Amino acid sequence: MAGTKARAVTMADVAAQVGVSKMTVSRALNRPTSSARGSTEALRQRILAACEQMGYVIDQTARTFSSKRSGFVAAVIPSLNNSNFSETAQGITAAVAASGLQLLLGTSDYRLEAEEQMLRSLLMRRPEGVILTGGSHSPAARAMLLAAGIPVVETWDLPAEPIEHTVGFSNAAATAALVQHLHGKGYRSIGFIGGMSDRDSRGADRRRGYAQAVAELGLPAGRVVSVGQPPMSMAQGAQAVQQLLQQWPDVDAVVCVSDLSAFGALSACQRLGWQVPGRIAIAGFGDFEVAKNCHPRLTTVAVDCAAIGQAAGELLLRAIDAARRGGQRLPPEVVNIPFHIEQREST
Amino acid sequence: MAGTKARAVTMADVAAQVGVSKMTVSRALNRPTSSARGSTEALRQRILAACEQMGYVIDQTARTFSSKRSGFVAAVIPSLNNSNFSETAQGITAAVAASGLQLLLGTSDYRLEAEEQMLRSLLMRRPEGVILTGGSHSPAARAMLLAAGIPVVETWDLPAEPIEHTVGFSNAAATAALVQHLHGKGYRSIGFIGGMSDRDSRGADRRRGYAQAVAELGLPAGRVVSVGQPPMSMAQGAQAVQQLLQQWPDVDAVVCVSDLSAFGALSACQRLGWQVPGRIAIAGFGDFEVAKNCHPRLTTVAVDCAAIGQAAGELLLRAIDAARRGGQRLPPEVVNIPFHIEQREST
DNA sequence: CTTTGAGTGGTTATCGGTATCCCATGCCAC
DNA sequence: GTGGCATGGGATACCGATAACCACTCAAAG
Repeated sequence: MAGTKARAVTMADVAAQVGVSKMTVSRALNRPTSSARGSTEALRQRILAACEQMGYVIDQTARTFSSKRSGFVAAVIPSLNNSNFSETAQGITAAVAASGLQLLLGTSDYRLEAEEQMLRSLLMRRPEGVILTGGSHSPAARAMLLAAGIPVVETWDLPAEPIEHTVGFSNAAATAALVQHLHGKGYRSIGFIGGMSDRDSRGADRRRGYAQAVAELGLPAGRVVSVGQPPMSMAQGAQAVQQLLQQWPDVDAVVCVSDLSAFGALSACQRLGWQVPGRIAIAGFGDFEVAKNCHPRLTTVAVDCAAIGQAAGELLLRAIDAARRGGQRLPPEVVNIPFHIEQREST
Repeated sequence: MAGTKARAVTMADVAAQVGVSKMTVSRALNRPTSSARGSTEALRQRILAACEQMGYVIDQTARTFSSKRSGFVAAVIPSLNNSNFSETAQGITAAVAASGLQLLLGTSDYRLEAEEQMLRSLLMRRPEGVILTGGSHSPAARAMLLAAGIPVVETWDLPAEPIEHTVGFSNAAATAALVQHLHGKGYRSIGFIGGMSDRDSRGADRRRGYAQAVAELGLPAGRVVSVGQPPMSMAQGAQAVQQLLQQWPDVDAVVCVSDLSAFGALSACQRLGWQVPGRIAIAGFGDFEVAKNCHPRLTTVAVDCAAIGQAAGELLLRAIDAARRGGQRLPPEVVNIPFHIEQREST
């Protein structure tokens, strides 16, 4: 059935059919709706009818090539399979769709080299702007972005040396706030569960925030268990909490690098008959769906992930617009997305 | 910083820098690894070094335009924020990456019109193949796919009238198997929790499979609660299980349209003090991470989502290859992905 | 010493649109 | 009636790669 092998209809074919030039067809297709001077509008209709009748579909590739506008923006997130990031992606999609741009999504698997690679393939397609997750990137990646000369927004973090624009919050400050909250509720030996490596820079920031807060509050330090590579799974959270309580039986509360590991820890405690929050209080990060639906519900740091995407998308649009209209760059902006501690039953 | 306004580096610039022609640069970049005659390989290295040093990134748009190969395949999934589908997407990515193809991902939000729209914009970019989720599509979407003349794979289902190739399993059969399993464990009044509309055709298939199995086993029928639009959330599962037990107090087991709603139901029961699986057994669908980590763990239908993507990607590759080499179409194939009932503590 | 052939790298044409410049037209005002 | 101005649409030159063809080199074979 499909694919009659015949060369596809081109704009020139349509033009010949109607008896006008290619340019006129191009204009008829692109001008949203002509200012409707009778004769012109009639011609326009004839052209559109011819397109329809001949089954002509504009070749976006050629259009992109010619106009130097690819019609999409690229975003790199660590993983598709993390609702925080996919919500951000949906926020971006929503924000840029208004301008007729599409989102081209890539994943980095939490690895800088993979991010660099992904960025390379994305940039080959000449996106009109780029949105990254986090503030740490390989030197080559930074170089490519600078060379590309397109607007860049980093999200989910407030890097000390942003590439250009930023939309995010301080993961360290958020985790510190969570520790202080636990301290305020009377917990006096607070542990931390996270990934082993610093591959996940947000995870590392959270651990740093935890360590600082614990030090400032004068609580016993070093109650940290690190397990596996990011992203930390529920199963790893389950394993880690057992290790934590075995190694430091005095621990009465634990902050987990994400809600997923927190939920794993919670379930492990339930399985072992440890009261939550009697024997141990558990807090997570991210306000995932599971955190507000499990029993007991998890105290967590809530961030509006979709808002991050929305804000990043809008900022990127403004930057793209500025570049296209005035030919000048938007001065770097920093958008701070608020977070808050969501106090629930687990602490 | 970024974008010194300077025109991006082109292949001609690199060629001039090295002192060769554009064509030579093109060949150096494309020939995977030259047959390594000393001089040639040395030149190749010089060219690659120059690319690196000048920050040159090949313009995929121009390449696509010139070679008539876009270098990507398109896939449409219902939602990013569903680990089943994102795992499938990762499987596709892995499968096609071997051939240097990228995956361009679109989402349909479980709506046929949105799928059609997404497909339209994807097809304008001339993908080399398309992977869809499910077997129901708008007539216009089917027409566009046929007209595009590129290979198509439908996944996650076994449609009665596939467009071309298929990689999936029967959602109805899988749910029926789950019901039979519950019957075998002694449950005699089995309910079903799912979405309200038939927008999610997989959800509808699962309900159909449930109804058939219940009828065949001679169990009381019609114990169905439908809540909201797909995808069904944890919160909706929680709400639905209460409604179910209120309306039919005899229900001793419930099959949920997905693990997420099943988990919501489980948590609601725990909150209300209903024993699971004493008062009611709960089973889900999809073997999500939460199902194997909650307490009690959820009985569910396990499907290898990544394998679906992998198989779909490989099949699509073969079809693309056949079209390009022989110019002929691969006869339609159906790949059946096995599922199994994962018996756990919740039933 | 010449012929042959494989392999290398240059030259030119081209893909299908859009940007740009330009002329023709028609309307209005003076 | 004529000049000015806005507007529509044609002609042409690209955009940045690759395909296709060609010229040249060098080594081995005759």
